Amino acid sequence: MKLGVDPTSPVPVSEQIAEGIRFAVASGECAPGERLPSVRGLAREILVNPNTVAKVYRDLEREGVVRTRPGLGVFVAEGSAARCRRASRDVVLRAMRAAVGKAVGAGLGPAEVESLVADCLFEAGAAVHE
Amino acid sequence: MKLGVDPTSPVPVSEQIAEGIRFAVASGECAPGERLPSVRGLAREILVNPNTVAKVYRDLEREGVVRTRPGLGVFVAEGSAARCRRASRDVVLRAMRAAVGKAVGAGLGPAEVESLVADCLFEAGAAVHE
Amino acid sequence: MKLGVDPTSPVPVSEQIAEGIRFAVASGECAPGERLPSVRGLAREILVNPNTVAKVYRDLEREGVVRTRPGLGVFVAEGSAARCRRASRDVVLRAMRAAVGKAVGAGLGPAEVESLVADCLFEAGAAVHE
Amino acid sequence: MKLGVDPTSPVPVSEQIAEGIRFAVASGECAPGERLPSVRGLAREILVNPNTVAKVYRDLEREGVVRTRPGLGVFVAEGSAARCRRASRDVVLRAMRAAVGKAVGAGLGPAEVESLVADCLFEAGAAVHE
DNA sequence: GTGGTCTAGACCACC
DNA sequence: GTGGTCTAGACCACG
Repeated sequence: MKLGVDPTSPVPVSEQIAEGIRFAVASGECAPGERLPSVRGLAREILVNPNTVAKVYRDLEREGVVRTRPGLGVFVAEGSAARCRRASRDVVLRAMRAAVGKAVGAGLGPAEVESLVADCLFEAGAAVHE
Repeated sequence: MKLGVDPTSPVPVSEQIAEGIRFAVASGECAPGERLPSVRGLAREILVNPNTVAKVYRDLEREGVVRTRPGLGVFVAEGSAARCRRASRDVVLRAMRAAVGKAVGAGLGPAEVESLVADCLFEAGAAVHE
Repeated sequence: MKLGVDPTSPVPVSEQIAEGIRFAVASGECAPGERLPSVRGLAREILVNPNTVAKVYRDLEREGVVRTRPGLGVFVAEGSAARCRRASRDVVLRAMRAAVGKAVGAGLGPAEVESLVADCLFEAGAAVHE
Repeated sequence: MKLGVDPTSPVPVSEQIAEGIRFAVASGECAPGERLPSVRGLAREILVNPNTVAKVYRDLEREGVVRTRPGLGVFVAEGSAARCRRASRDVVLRAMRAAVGKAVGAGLGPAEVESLVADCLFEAGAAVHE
């Protein structure tokens, strides 16, 4: 699981991490029942305070995405894939609506927006294929 | 000038307002020399605390986008259009990169992303033409 | 609102505080719409870290007991009284079941249990009437 | 010996087990000199990690309730009944005080508390006589 | 080793 | 002044 965290973003680090995990569950990269990284391990990996990761897991537990077994670790909850797919779809839709809204607000025409999207797709694709 | 503010967004309300004003200047909707709404008037209009609007004008003044003439009001600064166009372009690019990144992260293929963008363009266009 | 917190108890301090607030709402001592003590104020009052109080309010918000308005304070949510009454009833029932269970497990007969309860009622009543 | 363990309770599992054993000694159900279940046997019986049971026996040994004879097993210590009776009485008193305190805090009057106790006694009695 | 809770103190955004 | 987030580091209970 590759979680990119931007500490300068206005969206809280914990929410970025949570979103990354929801996406991973939604895409099937993390299957239900599978064990997630430990609080301390993930914190060390992404250079974040363990408390922050603990908060993420606590939030995701309340959301039903994750099941934590004290002493054993944190696991993807059964039946959470659908919920994560829904959540992820909403997040993507919301982000895209905002981005396109800004673009037309900035005076870009439909063709320009589509060309911009193509550029971004290329970047993202390049990143994926690297 | 149409400023949509979402108080639940993680991006600060003051930043949302500032961005809206920069966009309006960038698009020419607010021309240099033009008078902007008063602190209290704008605050009442978009249902925000006057202190927040005051902070926005203060920030934009330091940025050179706006010039406040005590007793007269706040005006779009001469020569600020280019700066705002640049800033807006960056904001749009950043938002689009984030949105497309999320979309491919959620497993959408290029064609699906483009279709999603088309939907969003339609929505935004409809909103614009209403 | 009188919140007695026992830091030596195995039940987490934050849960003790939350329970005290639920009780206060259930009993009508804190009416819906009413403002609760501020995070820092309550923390100072009951000699607890502000983060702990913040956690309590965050949990109660998710539970629907409380509505927090950033910059303004924390308020009792509309329609939370019934939920709190239910929760409080459950807590009392659970505690009493456990206590009576322990008592009979320790070999006390029904009459002895009732006498013990009478003593405790007297203590609690004395505390209330002081 | 009937040890009900609730893993979700905030009181530590090891303490729940220790308390159960103290109660059994206090009531005479386990007489001094009598052999207690083995660490692994008890662990299997109540579905708990053997380390936890081992910790319980270690704690009770330091407390003088139990005497472990390497290779032979764990035995109820001579002269421990009185100490356990005292400890159990304290635990019961504390639990009852807490329960009654919560009940009056929740707004129950003395008569309602007594009626609640009667209900609990009935439940507990039924459980005992089954 | 695991997670859970708490303390302490910093910074930010908003009223 | 308000709450929100994050860091840092302590202690506890459990596997």
